[in-house]
Amino acid sequence: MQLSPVMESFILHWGEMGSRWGLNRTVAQIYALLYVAGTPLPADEIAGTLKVARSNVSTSIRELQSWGLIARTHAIGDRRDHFVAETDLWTAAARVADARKRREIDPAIEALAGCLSDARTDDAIGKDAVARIRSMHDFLEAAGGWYEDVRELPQSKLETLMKMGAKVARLEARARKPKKKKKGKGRR
Amino acid sequence: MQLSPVMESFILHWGEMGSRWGLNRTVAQIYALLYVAGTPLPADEIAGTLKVARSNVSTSIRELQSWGLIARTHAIGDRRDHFVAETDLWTAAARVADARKRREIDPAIEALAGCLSDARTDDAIGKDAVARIRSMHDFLEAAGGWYEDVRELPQSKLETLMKMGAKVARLEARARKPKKKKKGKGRR
DNA sequence: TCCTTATTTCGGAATATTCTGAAACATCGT
DNA sequence: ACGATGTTTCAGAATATTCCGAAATAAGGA
Repeated sequence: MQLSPVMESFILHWGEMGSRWGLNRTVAQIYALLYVAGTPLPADEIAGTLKVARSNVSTSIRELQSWGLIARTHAIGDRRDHFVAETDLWTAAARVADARKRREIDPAIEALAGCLSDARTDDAIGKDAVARIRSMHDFLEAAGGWYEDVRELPQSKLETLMKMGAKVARLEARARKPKKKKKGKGRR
Repeated sequence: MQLSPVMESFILHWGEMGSRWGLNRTVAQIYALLYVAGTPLPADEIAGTLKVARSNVSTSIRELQSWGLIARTHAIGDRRDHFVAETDLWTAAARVADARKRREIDPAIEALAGCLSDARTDDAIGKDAVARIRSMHDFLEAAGGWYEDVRELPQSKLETLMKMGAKVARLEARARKPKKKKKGKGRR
């Protein structure tokens, strides 16, 4: 795959971004490459283009699949697996959110539940400390539950909901601080 | 600060969690400690309780402040700074979300905008590749804008909105898969 | 089966992050 | 000003992560 200067810079930037997001550089770059390429690429070509070890690509592809961000495809007359990026960004974002919930929120809830159950036999801990732990547990559980509910909405409904949110926000803002000149009606 | 077994395990778990969330262990543990303690603690006591270097506490406290998760307070007759955790979890979550947007989303938008402007003078890049980059840029910008709008809502409104979301989700779910005991009247 | 090609695993090198302890710095009271 | 107390900075040690390349494994076709 021949990269144009902008494609290259896009990929590099994504590598940066990825680190902030908890992916590692290679993983992020591979996604970026597949995303701009817009066409399925085999692993060795990815390795060649990004100049990383073939094995590194293998591992990273695994991770991307676990995030649900790329998919395997096959080309006729080619035994190699090819990979495509999910290009619908709503879908991709949802996949990332799902994965993060699963990895970050759910285990936390579980851990906190464990603490709470242990707390019953811990006579050195204060009542209020337990209460605080409980409220953190409940908070996470509520947020998680809400997410699950909303997560299953078809995209159209979701968009409607988001627009509603934004609209409410704008009305609210106007009501609360009518000092802004409010020249533009749009955001930003 | 004397830690009970459960408090200790809570803190340890939080340290774990923190790493998944992009904080480092010490930072996460300090927040956890202040959170369960529920009372302001001076830096050296934090260091003593968690058995980490005093300087490490100093750095971590800085970071926690930059996330807006703890605040300085003072006790009469004590020159030392004391720190308390934000215990309202709505607020804390909002602070984290703000910080993440600022660190993760905003720079990404900027980088993508840069790519797009460069793309005009890059004749080796395909139209469709540019289009894909643009759609990613627009997606992030839209999401960021939405977030900003909603972010400013008072908590009560936000909660209403979330409840609405969940309710819509439940109705929607019933309409779409009428196999639940409810005799589905709607089909799609 | 055996040869060829594609993929994965894995030990350790390269790199990046986190943490420590000492020293520098700041602030207050006297 | 000086000492006492508290805080921050910083270089390098400790640790963790990422990456490479060789070797093992799988899978297809003759």
